[in-house]
Amino acid sequence: MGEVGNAGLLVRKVASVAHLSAEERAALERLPMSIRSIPARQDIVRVGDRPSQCCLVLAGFAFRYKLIGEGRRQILNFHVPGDIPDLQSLHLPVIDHNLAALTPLTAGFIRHDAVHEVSARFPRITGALWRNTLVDAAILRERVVSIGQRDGLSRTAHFLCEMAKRLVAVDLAPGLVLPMPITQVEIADALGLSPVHVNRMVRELRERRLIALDGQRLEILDWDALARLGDFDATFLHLQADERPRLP
Amino acid sequence: MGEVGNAGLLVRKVASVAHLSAEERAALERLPMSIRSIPARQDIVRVGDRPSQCCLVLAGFAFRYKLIGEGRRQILNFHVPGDIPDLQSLHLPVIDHNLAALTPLTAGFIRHDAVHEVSARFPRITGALWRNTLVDAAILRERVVSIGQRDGLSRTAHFLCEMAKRLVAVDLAPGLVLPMPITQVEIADALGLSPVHVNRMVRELRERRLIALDGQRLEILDWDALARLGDFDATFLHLQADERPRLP
DNA sequence: CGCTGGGTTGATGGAGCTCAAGGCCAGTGG
DNA sequence: CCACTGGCCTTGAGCTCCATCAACCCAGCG
Repeated sequence: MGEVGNAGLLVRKVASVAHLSAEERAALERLPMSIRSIPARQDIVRVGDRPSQCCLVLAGFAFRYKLIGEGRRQILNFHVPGDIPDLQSLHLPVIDHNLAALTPLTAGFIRHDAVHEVSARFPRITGALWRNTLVDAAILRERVVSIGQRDGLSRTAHFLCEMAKRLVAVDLAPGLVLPMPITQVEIADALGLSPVHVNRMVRELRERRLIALDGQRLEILDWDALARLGDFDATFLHLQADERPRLP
Repeated sequence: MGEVGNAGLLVRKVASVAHLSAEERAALERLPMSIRSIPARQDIVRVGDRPSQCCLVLAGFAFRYKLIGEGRRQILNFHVPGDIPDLQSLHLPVIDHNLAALTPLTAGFIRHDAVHEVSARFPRITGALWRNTLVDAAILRERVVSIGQRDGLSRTAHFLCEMAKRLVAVDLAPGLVLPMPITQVEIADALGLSPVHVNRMVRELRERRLIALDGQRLEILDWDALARLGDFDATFLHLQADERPRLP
């Protein structure tokens, strides 16, 4: 239940995709943001809500999902620090899916009207935020391709490559060792596979010496082979130059 | 190779989602738009392109797709008159998927700089366009859910419901009879099923007296049953009041 | 020290893929 | 007028990937 807080990450993320001016960055920094800690697995926003704020992930992972009849769940995306998972609520008032903390989460909440106001004064901030939602959509497109066309092994490899790139982009991956606090059940729900099958696919990737994965930590042992297997091409992440430091 | 042309549809579509003022509508109408006819199956924009304009569908259907190794294709979405399939290119300069005409197409091309200019003068137009891209993302989310969680029959039913609602929203569906110039192969590539299986699913829906479908024309015989089978809830389309005239 | 949440493994079956062939129809050209 | 062609739809048969069911293991924890 925090106070106006550190918007550094917001600036870093938003600014990096649009090369904003110092004045624009300052305006972002000044956005009032209330910081809250949220326990793992707790919902933040639910289907049908009409939130008046949006949520910046500061530390920990979040995820978005939809439930359908008979206890099935589709995870739409995972979110890492720097993401604003529900930015779309700025212009789609009724939320059509759930947002929850995956790990214990530190999140900053920013009121819509504050965003609208900054956005009105600085059109390039509007563009940067808009772009953010467009990248989210691009990730979804690639997810559709994965689930629709790739087999289990390739799909799993692709997913790990995607998470790796995204974590590297926010400097959370020292070398090719990544925090990956995602259970196999959650990976399964994200990839449209059964947990049992995900387990087998992970085992296969391990046996091929492509990865080491233990539920908290993913180490990529052979990036090239993993990317080839997953048919991974990072174009869809639309990373800017300053967002792709490492990784081939 | 047309001239400055009829932007009525643009206004109708964009304005309907944001209740724009007369002045704002007029600004949209004045956007220079060059009209072109495009033969069926021809690409309009390709992966890697950096278009300087975006494309408003005036008549006919378009679709977006990605190709992956070994001749597999995932269709991401179909587009009906009123849609602006590549609006995202406004802020994501490099195109990450292909856009093609499904049927013979009439499309209006509007230069990015013209859009940016109008958008700078009228923040609510920005909002309306942004919202457009967000609805596109919402449709993608629901597609992920379909492909990831629903079986073939339910997936097919859901897809037909979605297309029906979208066509009704642009007044292209007199009663529950819809133009549906989509081959079964294309439906298959959109739903992540094989063409053979789509054929069987369509047959099943026909035998259950839920639909009549002949490759040009879909008639929905029992909306309630079809929606129930497809687990269809139109919330994700984020239709405004003036976009949902008919259908229960 | 029992419990719980996650991971792991085996066995079985089914939804959906692939391969293959044939039918229907519209368009085309002789 | 009719043979021919190419799309598209349709149907059958066999097979495979992956879901499901059912254990069991292990570590952390109250």
